[in-house]
Amino acid sequence: MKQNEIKSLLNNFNIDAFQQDLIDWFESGQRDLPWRLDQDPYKVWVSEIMLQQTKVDTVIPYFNNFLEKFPTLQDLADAPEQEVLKAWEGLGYYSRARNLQNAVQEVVASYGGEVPDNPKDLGDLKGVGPYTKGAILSIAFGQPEPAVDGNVMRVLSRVLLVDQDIAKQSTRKLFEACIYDMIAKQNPSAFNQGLMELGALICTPKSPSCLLCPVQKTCRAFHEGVQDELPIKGKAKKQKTIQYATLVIENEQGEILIEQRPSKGLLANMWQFPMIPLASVDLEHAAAYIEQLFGIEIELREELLQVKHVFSHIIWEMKVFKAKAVSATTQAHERSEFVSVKQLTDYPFPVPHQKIRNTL
DNA sequence: CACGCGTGGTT
DNA sequence: TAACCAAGCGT
Repeated sequence: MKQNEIKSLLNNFNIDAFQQDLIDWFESGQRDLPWRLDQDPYKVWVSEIMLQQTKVDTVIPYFNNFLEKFPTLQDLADAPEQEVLKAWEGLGYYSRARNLQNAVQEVVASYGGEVPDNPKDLGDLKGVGPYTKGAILSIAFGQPEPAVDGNVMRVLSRVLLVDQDIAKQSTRKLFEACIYDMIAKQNPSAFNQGLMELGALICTPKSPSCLLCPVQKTCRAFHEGVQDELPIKGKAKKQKTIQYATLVIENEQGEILIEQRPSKGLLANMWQFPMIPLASVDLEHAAAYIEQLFGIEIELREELLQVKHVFSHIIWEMKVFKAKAVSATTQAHERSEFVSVKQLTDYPFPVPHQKIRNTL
């Protein structure tokens, strides 16, 4: 059934011309990016993880800093998790960092520190999914494996005139099957990167630059004039808003109370100022709850600021208050600490709490 | 398969 | 401004 589908999609499609035009364009015009200086599998790996759902311009400084701090796979494997999260601070999707470190530790333990060059072992590593696996195999090891990301699905939806929903996993698999037939066996790296580069620079989601496109003559959507109608993608749900009371609690030494978030879920293992939802309680009850949770007595002071932060799936609205800890500072909570304002920058904070930290 | 998981830029 | 989008993955 699916074989038929692929066959008909590629029927009358000039694969040779497409390969040639794409690769020529990529090799003559590709951007100079720090992870393109060599094909070191470790560097390719780090870059691919950082680039997941993240723009090139955002990644560049993080990549450079990360490789300076952890120059080799072994360095990353040996590092304290807090240092890895600190290097990831502000980049988002923090489980990427924890999964990456878990995976390089596995590479050290099971593969002598050499990144596996086969689909099975590579794909079994934490955080290495179908896309990243194919990207590493093709870019670092020159293997003709598909690396289907959002760019590739957009480009192929147009070039091959596919109207299936790209949010569905079955559509990604369809494109992977197509790539096995389309990929340039003599240069899989340039082919895969060329598809992504094309999606990033020319075949953009809105107002694609078809007049500048190197594969214009083989693009079915362009010939039909429907490039603006593709790809098909389902709509995202609207975020729900959650309101929080957040406390900047200072003790008599001028230190501030911070806590580490749980090891699973949103912003896992990141640090923050204590906060609780204001859904069903008022501010006084919130303060009392925090006193009980941390085993301290506090006096509520003035409101410092309000912070609104939009995540991909929820919205936080935080009212931030100053508070003084008036009792002994023996905290009942093992994932919390009083630290000096200067030391706060040593801890990895998510952006909404960075906004608070920056005012102290 | 659907959803949770960050952040910043663009339209 | 609200919606959309970006070199996805784990569950």
